[in-house]
Amino acid sequence: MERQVRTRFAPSPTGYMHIGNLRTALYEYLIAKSQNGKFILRIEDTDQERYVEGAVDVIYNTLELCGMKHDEGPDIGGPYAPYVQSQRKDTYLPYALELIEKGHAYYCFCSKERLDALRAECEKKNQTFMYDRHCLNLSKEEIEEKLRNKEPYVIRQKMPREGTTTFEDVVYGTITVDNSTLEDQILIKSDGLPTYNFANVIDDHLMNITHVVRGSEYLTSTPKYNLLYEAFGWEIPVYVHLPLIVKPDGSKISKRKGDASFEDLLQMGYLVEAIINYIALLGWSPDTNQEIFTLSELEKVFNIKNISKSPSAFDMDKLRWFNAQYIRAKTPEEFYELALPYLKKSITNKEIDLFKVSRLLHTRTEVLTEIPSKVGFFNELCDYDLNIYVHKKMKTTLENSLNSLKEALPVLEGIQDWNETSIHDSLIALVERLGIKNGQMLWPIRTAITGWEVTPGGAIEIADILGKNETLRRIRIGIERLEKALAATE
RNA sequence: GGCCCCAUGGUCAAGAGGUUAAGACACAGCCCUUUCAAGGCUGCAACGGGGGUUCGAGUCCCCCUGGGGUCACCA
Repeated sequence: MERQVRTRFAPSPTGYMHIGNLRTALYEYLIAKSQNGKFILRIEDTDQERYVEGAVDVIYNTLELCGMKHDEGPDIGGPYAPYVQSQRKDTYLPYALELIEKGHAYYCFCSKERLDALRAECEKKNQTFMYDRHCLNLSKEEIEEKLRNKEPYVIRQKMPREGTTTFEDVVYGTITVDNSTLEDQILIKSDGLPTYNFANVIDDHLMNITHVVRGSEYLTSTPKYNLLYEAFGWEIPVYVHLPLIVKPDGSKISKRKGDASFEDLLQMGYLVEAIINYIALLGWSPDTNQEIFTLSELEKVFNIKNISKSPSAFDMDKLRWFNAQYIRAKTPEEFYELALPYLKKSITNKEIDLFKVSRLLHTRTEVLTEIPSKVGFFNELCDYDLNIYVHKKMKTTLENSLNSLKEALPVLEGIQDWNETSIHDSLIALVERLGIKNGQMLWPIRTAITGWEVTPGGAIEIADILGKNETLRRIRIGIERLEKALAATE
């Protein structure tokens, strides 16, 4: 009987949900859920200098929004609590001491200054710096004395000097490195807290994590972790290293360069489902050609086997397309809810029925934030260039536009029950009576009542939303302006 | 620079020795049409290079090139 799959999302609380991190969380969640396993949240806050207020909430919120419910974590507890490394402070040292006992680690009293000097020297000689094991051969007495004197110390892992270390990664295969390239990395820092390198091994073991899923940037340090597992005699987890998500130019996404975080994308008008769907497919592909997946569908079809090895570029255009797909899949009511905040902000005219506007916008919106730029004409009619009445394909000119508006005015005035159907029927009847093309009537009207060359919706829908009075008022303005312009050219 | 990893259209990607080398985004064109969308159809476009192995290589091996990662008392 196989062990139950347990994966963990172990972010460092920096207050910034990197898109690559989010995808790691997603894959960890999916690996667990696709195999009826557990998804655990663990906070890796062993670097007290990087503490950011409220950062943990960003993590909770993100998981919550995305629907990735963790089975164990700081907020909900679990059989392996606590799930915050700073709260597990005291669990690591004994393990480090055990390693010293076994000869796999040692005390190091070297000062930061000494190390910096060493590093600088190496740099000057163009060599790769590696700790010189200065403290490896300290005698028992020397060590005890230094400890008694409360000299600050770290504990370092003692790497084998010869041979190679090999580990298996389920996506990258077998990876072997020369032990001589492995540095005696620090396990316990001088503040008593473990480094990530140590804490992740201890906690993953203690928490029974079966699949260690993380970005491929950890690939090169994995041999060191393996050596740790071996030193303790612990079972080595399944390693799942994920290819990086990069920018279109191939460079990596970074907070410092102002690259969009998950929160930023939401603010930019992207839907959670679209983001999740898109990043699920950045580095993994299903067995079919299906592209639209809900989280629960992913939970069923996700597999480690189809994770790719090469880095993938984050393509905003494709995300945008996914977003548009999700927007179109909403019901008119759902879309209205989503659009409302943007509509309220941009349409100040209280006469306007925002639901009707949202229906116009539904298939014309790819990202929520583009809504305001599309509806300004509902507020007021601005001055517009009369040349927009002239449209070759519509076969409209200034003259026939004026004529159409003049013909339309009394017809529209005569409509008692102002709605799309009545406007449509009256106008189409007029077109037939005049023997002109639809566009020759509807283009000038739309132009006159919006003043915009391009609008969501056509003359009829917009006239309906604007209301009878405002529509007539705008048409009269159009007539007046066209008459004036034509008179001037004669 | 050392070490590790990666390499199919501009992008995401199928492909697990024999295919006309899928599909999607983007782009272009056409249809529909009262503008713009949406929708439908069509098109453009790829195995980085060189050696092997094999009857046969995008698929396996080697070299080169290119890209990325990593070399902290950060994670």
